[in-house]
Amino acid sequence: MVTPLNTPSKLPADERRAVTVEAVIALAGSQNPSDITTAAIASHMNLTQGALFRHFPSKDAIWESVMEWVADHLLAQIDRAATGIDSPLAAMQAMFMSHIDFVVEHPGVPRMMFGQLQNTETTAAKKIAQTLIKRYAERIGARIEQGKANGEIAPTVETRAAATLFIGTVQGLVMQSMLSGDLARMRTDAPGVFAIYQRGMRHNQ
Amino acid sequence: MVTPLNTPSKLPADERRAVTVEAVIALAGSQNPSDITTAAIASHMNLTQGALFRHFPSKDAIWESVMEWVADHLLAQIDRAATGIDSPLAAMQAMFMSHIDFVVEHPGVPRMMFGQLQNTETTAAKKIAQTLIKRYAERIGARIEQGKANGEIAPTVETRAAATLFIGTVQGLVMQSMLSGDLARMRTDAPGVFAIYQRGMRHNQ
DNA sequence: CAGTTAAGATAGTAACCAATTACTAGCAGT
DNA sequence: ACTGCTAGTAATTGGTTACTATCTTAACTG
Repeated sequence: MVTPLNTPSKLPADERRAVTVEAVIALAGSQNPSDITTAAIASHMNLTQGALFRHFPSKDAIWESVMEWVADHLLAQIDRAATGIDSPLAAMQAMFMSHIDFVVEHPGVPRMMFGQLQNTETTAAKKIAQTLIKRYAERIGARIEQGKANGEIAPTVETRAAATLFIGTVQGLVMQSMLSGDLARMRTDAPGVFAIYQRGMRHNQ
Repeated sequence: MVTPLNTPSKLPADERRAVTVEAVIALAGSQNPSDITTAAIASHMNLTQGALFRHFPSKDAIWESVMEWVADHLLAQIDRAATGIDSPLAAMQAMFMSHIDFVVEHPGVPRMMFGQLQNTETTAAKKIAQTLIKRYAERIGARIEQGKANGEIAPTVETRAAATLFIGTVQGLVMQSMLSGDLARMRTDAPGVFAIYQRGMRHNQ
């Protein structure tokens, strides 16, 4: 009854850091990231507040680790989704849907991204968020160039604008679902939204 | 020298409230909205912190007024941009560009919108932000329907998806410029981005 | 010009938060 | 058995925040 779930009361430092990151991601799924206090993080993982600072030098350092987790996992997921697909537009569709899946599974992620990008001062966590989006845009841009060479995508399309629009499209879906509070809606709306994007990119033959 | 600009030391209540809203919008242009304290608001308008509470019962009430200002002005601006334009797609383009202009002029606005939508509890300010986007989507949706009837927009386009994509497109531009810290970039990128959107919507004839 | 009052200044308070500190339980190696 | 290390607790610190009670002043009004 009182027995904690399955985690022992003590954890090795690296595991404790991993658990902390998971706790923050979980909390961000149900509250404003800027309202996540160290006390809330600690209590969510059955720990005292002060113990967190045995593993992280500061709260900023926690955010840094969290954003690293996000960057690694999101990029890995869209890369996995696109591998083995020759058609650039089909690959982009797979990346799009895979991104949506990632957000539905981790609803705290877009909230944290938005939250980090709000900061005016350039924190370490914000820098990671910036390079994440930069790398994301590069991957999309590469596919677009492939598509132009390939004849699948209209040559008149501006690559940078198209990459911006791709990312914006995901963000638009995310925000609409945040408005309605219905995450699942994102999955049902996604195909129709991507269809319009694809139609705007495709080369008429 | 010590003479204040042109504002008297005391202002009537309604004017003071208006000045407060402007102060918040200005501050949001250069810092994270959730870090805007009542002290910062007051000092930005050469007032003591306590005096704010003569005019607003709480900080939430300040946010409520600010979001009302945003909703009123943004909707008025896109309505103005679209009046007198018969072609639905041309009207949408005018609304799009006008929206971009609004954001460039008030860079704090998207930050505040994001910030409000992050809140899990439904505050009054968040509700206003929600209805703003809802009304926005309705206006866009109406133009899309016109375009379908008109033959300008492909009948296969899902209206709701297209409206979501329209708003997401603006958001994508905003976020990219927030990343680079270069607001003006939004204006230069906007035409290329909208061109792809329009191409995805237009009925091939 | 005197009196009234709305608007602002001053100086608080309670709550909250990140970070620090003194101390402890459990384990591994010699 | 003793020693040293790791991970944790519990209490506390300094600082910040929204909000308030009380006093003061500027501006209208008859």
